[in-house]
Amino acid sequence: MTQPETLAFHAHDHAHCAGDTLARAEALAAEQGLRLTPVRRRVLQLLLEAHRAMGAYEVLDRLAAEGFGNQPPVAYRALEFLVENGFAHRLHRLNAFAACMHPGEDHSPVFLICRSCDAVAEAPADPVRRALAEAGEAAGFAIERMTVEAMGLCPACRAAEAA
Amino acid sequence: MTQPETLAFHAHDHAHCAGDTLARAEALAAEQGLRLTPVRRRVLQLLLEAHRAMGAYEVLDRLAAEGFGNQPPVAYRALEFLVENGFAHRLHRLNAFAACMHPGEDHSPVFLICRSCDAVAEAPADPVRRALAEAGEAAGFAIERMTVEAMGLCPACRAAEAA
DNA sequence: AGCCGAATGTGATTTTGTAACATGACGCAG
DNA sequence: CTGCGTCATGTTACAAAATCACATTCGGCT
Repeated sequence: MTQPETLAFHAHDHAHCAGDTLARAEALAAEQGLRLTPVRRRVLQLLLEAHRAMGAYEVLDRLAAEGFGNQPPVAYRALEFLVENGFAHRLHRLNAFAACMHPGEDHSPVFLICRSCDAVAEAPADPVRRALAEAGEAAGFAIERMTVEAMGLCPACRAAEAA
Repeated sequence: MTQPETLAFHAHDHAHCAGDTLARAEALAAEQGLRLTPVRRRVLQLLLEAHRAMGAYEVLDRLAAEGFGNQPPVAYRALEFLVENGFAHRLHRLNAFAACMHPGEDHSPVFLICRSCDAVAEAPADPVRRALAEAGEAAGFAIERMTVEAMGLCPACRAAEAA
């Protein structure tokens, strides 16, 4: 796996946006009475700092190196908590997880995943959700959650490939 | 895993629609010079008959019982072939595979997956694809393939749950 | 016949994900 | 403050999903 450091595809100050998002997440957790414990906070931080999708075992390795538990459930439980409460997302195509860049907002987003550099971006989901809801209704199907993941080329890799 | 036998959510003659689709697939394969070998044909048939999503190992068990190889690659290779050539789809949320009901037509469809009975339906994808393409363009992202899977309740389970 | 590439078979291994159970921390009713 | 319930964590073991590497076989072709 390569190591791009982009999630939104534009250049920006990662340290800042990561810290910022973590702060928002903490506020949100406090507000909702959710316990953002050390493991959980650290996992969220890892995802935010990496600024890309990470596999559960990659997260686990980092945790273990820092003195947390070193068995799979440690990572999976923290990740599950983050996903369930909207602080992170699961990317099924990659078997991986990424921090949510808009905690508390726009859930069940659309993901754009670069096949060349593994960068992941969250895109506005409303139009897609509406189209999908319509398709569901036509079939009498009650949609509860949706997974939308698009594979392709991010702007940078697109330029690189054209060269 | 329960055993619903619905894929489109409406009652219909499974044997007929399965046979029909298999015939179309065979014609299509011949036309494109693809080799629909015994294992591959049998896997497609299994998926069509089951009329729901099946895991790779479930497929493998059936194959083994019928005298084909009994090691994972046997199933995975056949499934990969079917998916790559549009005869089947992979459902990432379920780590499972389902026969394509419209081979040769409308690829990269939208899936409606019932969380209660595991039934899977392919829904019209064009509106969703359009919405998604727009979101991609706005980010400068070139979409190549999309995965759209909606979890929810199919009409039957919806009715059952209301009771 | 002899060759070639594609498809299959097989064994082993890696990667990903869970089940089950023990321990420790914290709040709170008595 | 003590004992109880609950939640989070840790750990062992295991199950499920997927891939690697290599041998073999099958068709078509010359």
